[in-house]
Amino acid sequence: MPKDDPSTPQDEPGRADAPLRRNSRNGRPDSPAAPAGTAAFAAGGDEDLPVLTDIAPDPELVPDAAPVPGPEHGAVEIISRVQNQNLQHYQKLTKDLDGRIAEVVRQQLMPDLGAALNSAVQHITQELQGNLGALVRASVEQALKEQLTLPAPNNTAKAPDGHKQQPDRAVQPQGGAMSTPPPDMPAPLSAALAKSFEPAAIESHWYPLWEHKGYFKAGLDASNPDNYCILLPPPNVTGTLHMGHAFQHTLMDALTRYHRMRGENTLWQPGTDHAGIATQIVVERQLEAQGVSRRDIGREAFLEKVWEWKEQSGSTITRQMRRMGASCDWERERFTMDEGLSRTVTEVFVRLHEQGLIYRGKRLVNWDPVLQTAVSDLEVESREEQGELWHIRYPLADRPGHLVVATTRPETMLGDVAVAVHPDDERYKSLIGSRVALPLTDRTIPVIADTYVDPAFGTGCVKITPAHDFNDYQVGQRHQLEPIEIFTLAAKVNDNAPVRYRGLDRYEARKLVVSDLKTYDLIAEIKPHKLMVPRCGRTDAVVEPMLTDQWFVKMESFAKRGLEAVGSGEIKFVPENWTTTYNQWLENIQDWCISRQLWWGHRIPAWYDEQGNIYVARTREEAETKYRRARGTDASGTLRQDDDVLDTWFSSALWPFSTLDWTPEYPARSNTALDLYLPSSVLVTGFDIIFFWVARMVMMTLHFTDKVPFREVYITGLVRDSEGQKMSKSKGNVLDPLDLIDGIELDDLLKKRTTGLMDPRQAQAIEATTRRQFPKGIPAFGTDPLRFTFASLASHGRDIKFDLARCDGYRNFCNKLWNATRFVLMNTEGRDVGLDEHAPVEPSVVDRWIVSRLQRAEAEVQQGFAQYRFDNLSRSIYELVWDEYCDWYVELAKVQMAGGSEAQQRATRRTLVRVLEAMLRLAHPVIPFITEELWQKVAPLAGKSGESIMLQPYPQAQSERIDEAAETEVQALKEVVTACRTLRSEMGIPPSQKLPLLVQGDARRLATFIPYVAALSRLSEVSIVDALPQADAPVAIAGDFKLMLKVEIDLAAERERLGKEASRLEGEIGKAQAKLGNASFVERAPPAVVEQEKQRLEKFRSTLDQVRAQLDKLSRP
RNA sequence: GGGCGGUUAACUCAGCGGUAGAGUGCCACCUUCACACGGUGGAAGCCACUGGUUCGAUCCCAGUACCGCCCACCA
Repeated sequence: MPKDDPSTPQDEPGRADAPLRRNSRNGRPDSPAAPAGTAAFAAGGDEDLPVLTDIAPDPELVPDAAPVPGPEHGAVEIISRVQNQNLQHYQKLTKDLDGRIAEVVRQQLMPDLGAALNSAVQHITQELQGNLGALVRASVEQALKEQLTLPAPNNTAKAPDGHKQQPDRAVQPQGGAMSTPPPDMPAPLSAALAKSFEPAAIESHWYPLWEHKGYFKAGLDASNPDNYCILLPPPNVTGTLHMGHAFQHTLMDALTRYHRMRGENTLWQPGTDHAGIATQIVVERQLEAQGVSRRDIGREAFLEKVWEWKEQSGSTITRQMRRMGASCDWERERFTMDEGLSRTVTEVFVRLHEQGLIYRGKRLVNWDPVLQTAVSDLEVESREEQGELWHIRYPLADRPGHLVVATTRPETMLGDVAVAVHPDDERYKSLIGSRVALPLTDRTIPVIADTYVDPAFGTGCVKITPAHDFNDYQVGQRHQLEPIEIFTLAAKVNDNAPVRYRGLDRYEARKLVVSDLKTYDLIAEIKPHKLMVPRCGRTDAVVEPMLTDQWFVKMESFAKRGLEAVGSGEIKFVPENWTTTYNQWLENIQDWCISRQLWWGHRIPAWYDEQGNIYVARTREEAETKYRRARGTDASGTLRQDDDVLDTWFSSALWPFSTLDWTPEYPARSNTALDLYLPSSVLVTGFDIIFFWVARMVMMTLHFTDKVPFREVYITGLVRDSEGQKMSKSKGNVLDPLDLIDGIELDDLLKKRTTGLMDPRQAQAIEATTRRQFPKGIPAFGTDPLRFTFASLASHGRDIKFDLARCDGYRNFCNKLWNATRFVLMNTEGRDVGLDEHAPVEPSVVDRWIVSRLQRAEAEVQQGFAQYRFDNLSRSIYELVWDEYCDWYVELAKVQMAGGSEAQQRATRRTLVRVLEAMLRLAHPVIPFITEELWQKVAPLAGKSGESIMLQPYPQAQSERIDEAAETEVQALKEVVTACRTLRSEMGIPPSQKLPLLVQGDARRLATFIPYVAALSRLSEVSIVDALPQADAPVAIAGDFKLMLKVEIDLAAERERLGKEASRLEGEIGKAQAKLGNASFVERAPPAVVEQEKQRLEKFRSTLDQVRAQLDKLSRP
């Protein structure tokens, strides 16, 4: 069995960290969402942590530190090194502390000395000491981690004597967000941000807290007009999370969190499916391993085993979902075999029967002879396999000669009832109505005419076996031919066949039939032939069409309504083209065989009396009442319940209303959740279950509630491996999402991929590819980076080739966000961030620009969510945070904070903090953990308060804050900076060398730009000049500005550079001129396009002029 | 047999009538006081092919090739 929770620490005995290992064996947290390895500081509470404020070397640490086998002297040495480091850190921090106190005193307290000074100093000292404790702790952890190469920061040193941590309060966050954590809740993380983003501790801290606080609970405010609901496609109760789940759950969670933050009533309805066949097979295999079959122990005992297995492994997937951050309302979790849902299943069955929409009958169905149950058409997977086509002579009965029929299944001839030819086939016209002798039997069968036969294929003669072939069945019906069954339910030849073949398996029978035919010289030809072999999707057994008694749902009226609901637009598919798939299936729908000859599932509520009469009823009592009424009041007799269970998808089809506690009296009797959340908003699922599930939910929900189950169906792509292969155990290319979150060593990954293979011979190949693809195993990315990766891959109409490398990029992104926040906190905490609305603020053009840019991103993200373009919204967030905020705004803000007036600095800090706070909320639906962690620190500085980012309003774009003038200015500023940087780089000037710059252009604009340009382009000074002097210096043109770096240059190289630039411009000018010279372009293209082209040409020309002028200057002696 | 996707930089993918983009990787320089999980600059593309529509096509239309998927009863 694969390890369910690979998050457990992968520590090995004897490793250097062993002595310092947390007590994870017996300290395992209760919360299922916080497995031991990821529990972090949080799970154990603060008392688990060492007293890190006691920095002085602690001799006790040394002797006690080595109770676990391992290289003891190594540990001792490490600890003493750590202690040395601690000391150094402490000294440095003390110095910094003095400096900061002095600074704060100077800045904030000068105006009012005296008592205020004293208390302030006291206060600040306290606060900083608190921070100091946390800082030291963080640094110790960091040092330990580096020294010991621990897999995660949470395996922190445990003080051997376990003494209590004393500065408890000091590490609480400042925002007061978690002033009253419940007693069983993990304590908040330390106040100071670690130097880099370490996801594990954050995840295990926040998820249980969110859940405990009830943030995931369904909104039930009937007065709220906006309701948002997503039904979780219920995974198999005993299943484990795979990449497809993780992907879809990420999208569903993002949607849920987004709408929740928008203030809507929100429900993400979770639950699991009993998955009839799949689960039964698993338990049967377990029994087989013990040498027991289910029939040995009987139905009741077997079901007990299944329930046991369900209890034991049933929460695996929901536990894994929690690791993904899923914000489902777990209190509403349902299971398809819950009492309530089972009652609904029975009720629905009985009603459909009463309405004449369910019937029982003997029909040809797909039969799995191994499991001995009917399987649905949809569960049959046809695969092309190499076989043979046998041409067999059937002698004419009343005259000499024979017909030759072609078949891929010679053994079925024992059940032949006719030979069919095409009515217009001249070759055989005369034989229609005559008879042929069926070889190997003593029967003769008629030659019939049916247009089903293709005269061009084979010999134009088809043997007809109605009992074991769907086409033949139809032909038989058309010609009133009685089918002859020749197989038992185990697909062995039965007593209808000649004695010689009885009891043989179908393939043994085939061999014997063929050899007998050869003996009689009745084989005309054997040709190799590719054919589609129908196999059961679950057992891989070759499916045998078999005449059996089954229950069916009449689909015609259902299908009509299902088509209407989508046709009218009441239900929309996204992407739209899936509508076609849906329609095509419904237009050709067959009646749905809902009975299965299994034990695990909803037992069919039908009872039989001794005469075989059927009583469909909600309970045995009701059935008995019906029986008595039908047979007379005094009738007695024991009723026997139908042994069969319902197709798993029968209960799944009721999911949209059964999970919301629908009652038979609906709509007269209802409940708030049902009223608010039916129809649900969107179903997020893969195309593979459009037929199995989506269509059936539509039909059943409409039938029983007169409502559609959901307004939209978002069909996601399939997650494949990096080579585009479907992920499957047998290919050994499966990725476990939790391994991406927690990381996995190569050895463990190999073990996971090669154990439990159906075909052990594959192990070697799998090992080789795995070693090649993951030479070092998989690093721990964390949940947020994985989620961001999924979101960014979720474009429409395409499967997803999952590329691990992309996780890297998004992990880096999270780290970037983390560090940007660190920067902002360092520069704003304890300072005036403009919380006092009356304090003067002077936002610069740069401040206005980033605010404007934020509005645009907010609008893009909103659009992304509306269109299910998670890739687009992810990119908007990514670009805003990294490309705009970090790369430009933060750098520009540094300049403002260094040189601005008080009001300007206040405005800068205020903008830094508020834009960051908004970005965190904006990103929260996709990366919930890191945003929560950071928001707790940032929110108070932005004037926000609240327990959790989850409960905050989602940022809405305000169009009035879009500032095009500011955008234009900053664009120009960026161009100047970039031009300088490019010049520097092309001149080969090292970054450390500061240079003077001369600029020619609009002096007023330049005056604004200069400080920024100087800082960002590393210039020693910037002078505005009327005209650039004649000098052997590099020149660049940036928009309306001419820039000259004052540096000695290699004349030839500079000429070459300018020459290249000139020829590039000439090329552009040539293209533009050609366009504008084309009369029909000028006449027919929209004026705006023509105008734009003219402007481009103009710009190129003027730039080229200046470049040429510069070239001229350089050419002069 | 019917239907649906895909083909854009070395890789993974956006874009979809008017200057070809991103991430990763690659090259050069840089440990600059948020971040080396980093910064700056750079190289890299007949947008599968052939026609058509259009002033203009990576984008629209038709066809071809290759890849992938779904449905279907060819014995």
